[in-house]
Amino acid sequence: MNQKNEIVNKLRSSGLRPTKQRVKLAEFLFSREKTFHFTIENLNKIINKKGNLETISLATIYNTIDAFTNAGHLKEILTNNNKSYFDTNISSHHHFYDDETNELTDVNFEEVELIKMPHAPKGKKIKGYEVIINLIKE
Amino acid sequence: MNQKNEIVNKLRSSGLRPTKQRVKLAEFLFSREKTFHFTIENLNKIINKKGNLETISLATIYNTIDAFTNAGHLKEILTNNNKSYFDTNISSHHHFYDDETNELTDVNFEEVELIKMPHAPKGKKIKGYEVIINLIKE
DNA sequence: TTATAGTTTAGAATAATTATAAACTAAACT
DNA sequence: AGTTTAGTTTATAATTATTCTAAACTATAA
Repeated sequence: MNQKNEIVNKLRSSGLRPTKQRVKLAEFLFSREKTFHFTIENLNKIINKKGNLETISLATIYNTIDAFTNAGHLKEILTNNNKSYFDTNISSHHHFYDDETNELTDVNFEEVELIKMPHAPKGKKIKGYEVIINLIKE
Repeated sequence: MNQKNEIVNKLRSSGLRPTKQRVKLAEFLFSREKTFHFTIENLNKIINKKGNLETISLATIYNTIDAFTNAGHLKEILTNNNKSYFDTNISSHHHFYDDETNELTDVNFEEVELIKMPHAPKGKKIKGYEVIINLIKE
C-alpha cells in the first residue's frame, strides 16, 4: 500500500484526482526500473487484453496519458510516423530511431556530447535538446 | 524553359516520370531560395486554391510528396503532433522547436557540433542524426 | 502508332485522435 | 453519513490525416 500512496500523492500534487483508472495507469507506467516507450495503441492492448476484468476505455487512456504528459510525468517523443510515442523517462536523454522498424531505444544523456550550440532566437531561451540518431540495417 | 528542363532531369534521374503534376509540384517546391516547411494540407491549399485552373488531386499530392521524399528531394521532419511535415532543405541540419508554439525553425548543420556519439547496436549502423533544441519563453 | 507500364483521380476505407453528452465518483459541504 | 458539485469515465460519433482501389489517362518504349 506504500507504493500506491506514493502514486496517489504524485497524482494529487499535480492536480489530478487519483481515480481508479489513473492510479492503475500510473502504477503500470511509473513503477518500473527500466524506461518504457509506448504508443496509445500499445498501452491499450496491454491494459485491456482479453480476460482482464478491470478494463479502461480508450478515451480515458488518451485523456490520462495527455494529463500525465502535461503534468510532466511523461515525455512525448518526436517521430515521423504520425503516431504519438511516449516515454516514461522524463530526464533529458536521447534516442536511437530505427528507420526500418520504427523502434525507439534510449541513449543515455552522457553518451552524446555537444560542443557547439546556436544561440536561441530573441525572446527565447534553450530549455534543452534532444538528439535522434537514425539507424539502418548494416 | 531551362529551369523546367533541370526539373525534368532531376525527376528522370531519380526514376520518376516527369508528369505534368510532378513537374508542377517540383517547380513549386524546388525553385526557391529559402527553405520551405510544409504539411500536405498546406501544400494542397496553395496548389488547389480557388480559381486555379490546373488543380492536382490530393491523392497525387500525397503520392508525389512521398515519391520526392523517397528519392531524397524532401526531408521528413520529426514532430509530436501527428501530421507529417516536410522540409525542402534536405541537407543535414537541425531544428529549434518551440515547445509553446510548436514552431520549427532550421538550424544550420555547422551551428551544432557533436563530439561524442554512442555506437550503433549490433547489426545496425548510424545513418545520420538530428538535434532538436527545445525553446521556451525567456 | 500502338502497347504497356506507370500515373492520376475521385471516392471509399482505414487509422489515430478528439468531441459529445450521459452516467459515474471523489471531494467538499452540510 | 448524506447531499451536492465539479471533475472524470465511458461508449459512441465525429473529425482528421492518410492510404487504398480500380477505372481512366499518359509518357515512353517497341
